Amino acid sequence: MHEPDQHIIQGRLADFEKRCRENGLKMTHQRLTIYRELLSSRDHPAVETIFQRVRRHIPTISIDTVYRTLATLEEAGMINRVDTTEGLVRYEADRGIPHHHLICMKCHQIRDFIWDAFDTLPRPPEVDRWGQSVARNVVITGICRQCYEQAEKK
Amino acid sequence: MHEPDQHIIQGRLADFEKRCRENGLKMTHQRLTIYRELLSSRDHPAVETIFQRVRRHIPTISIDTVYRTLATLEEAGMINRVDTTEGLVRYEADRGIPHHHLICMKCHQIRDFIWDAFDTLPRPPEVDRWGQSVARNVVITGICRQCYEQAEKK
DNA sequence: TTCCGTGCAAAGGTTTTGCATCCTT
DNA sequence: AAGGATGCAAAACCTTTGCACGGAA
Repeated sequence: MHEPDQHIIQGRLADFEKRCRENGLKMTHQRLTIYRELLSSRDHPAVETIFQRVRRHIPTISIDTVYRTLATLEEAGMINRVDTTEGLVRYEADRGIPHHHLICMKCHQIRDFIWDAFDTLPRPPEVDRWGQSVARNVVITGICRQCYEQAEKK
Repeated sequence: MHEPDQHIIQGRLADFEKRCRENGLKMTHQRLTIYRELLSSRDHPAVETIFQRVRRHIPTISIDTVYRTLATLEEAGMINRVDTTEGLVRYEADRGIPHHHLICMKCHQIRDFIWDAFDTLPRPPEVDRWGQSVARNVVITGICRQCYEQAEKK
């Protein structure tokens, strides 16, 4: 499916132990499994979804471990929270590739897209006056094809 | 403070009754007060904050009315949810002016900024293939001046 | 008068926290 | 052996819902 992805995923997984050490984190089965799960997810899952997926590998895991682990990995810069208007938190693994999000207002699915023309746009001076920017992302909101074709049928 | 704002606010308030009628909504004291409060707020408040502010004018209002009203006004297109990674919902009144958001990762304050160069950028073809886009916004995340100056002192 | 909108209360859903135990280091 | 990480349970927090009453049209 995602050919170039496999390469990135392998690399990140290989570095996981090192990156844990750098951040003073113990390398536990739970952490590795949660991280691996998120690396191979492309749907920006909410915590509950991650919990369900990880549970297939570690049936005894508890949801608060998932919460704590996600917070830890986020602090270490290995995963990111995703902007939504939903009132719940979603995550994605950091793959080191700038990208942006298409969000369907109806089904709430989120898809990545690349936008070089945006990435190379110089930032407005007002931003520098405001503070130190760390990341900049575009969020495009709308109705995905699947949802509006379904709506037309009715 | 915001000279051009006052003009917009007056205009939107004057149209409020009309826009309610158009959407089949009754014009109640609560709705008007919540809408007016949001129009004059520039901090993208969360529901609880809006509740506190409206309560100064209507002490008997209940928070579920605030939730319901915000949902109603959003459906009518008069206010918008704001993208965040916080796991709670924030709102802003729709002023009809395209703008973008600066979000401080530390204090979670959100500030608007204008970015014409972005607004006029043609969208990538992938977006059209995905579906019908309704809005596009930039979110720049970082540390605001106030927060990092405070951190340096220590 | 007719319904929509509100307030109250309770429930539902999401996230955080305290503590004893387990497991990396 | 030591201290961070986990699991369990409970609490805290945020949001939604059912119902009866009140108020706008």
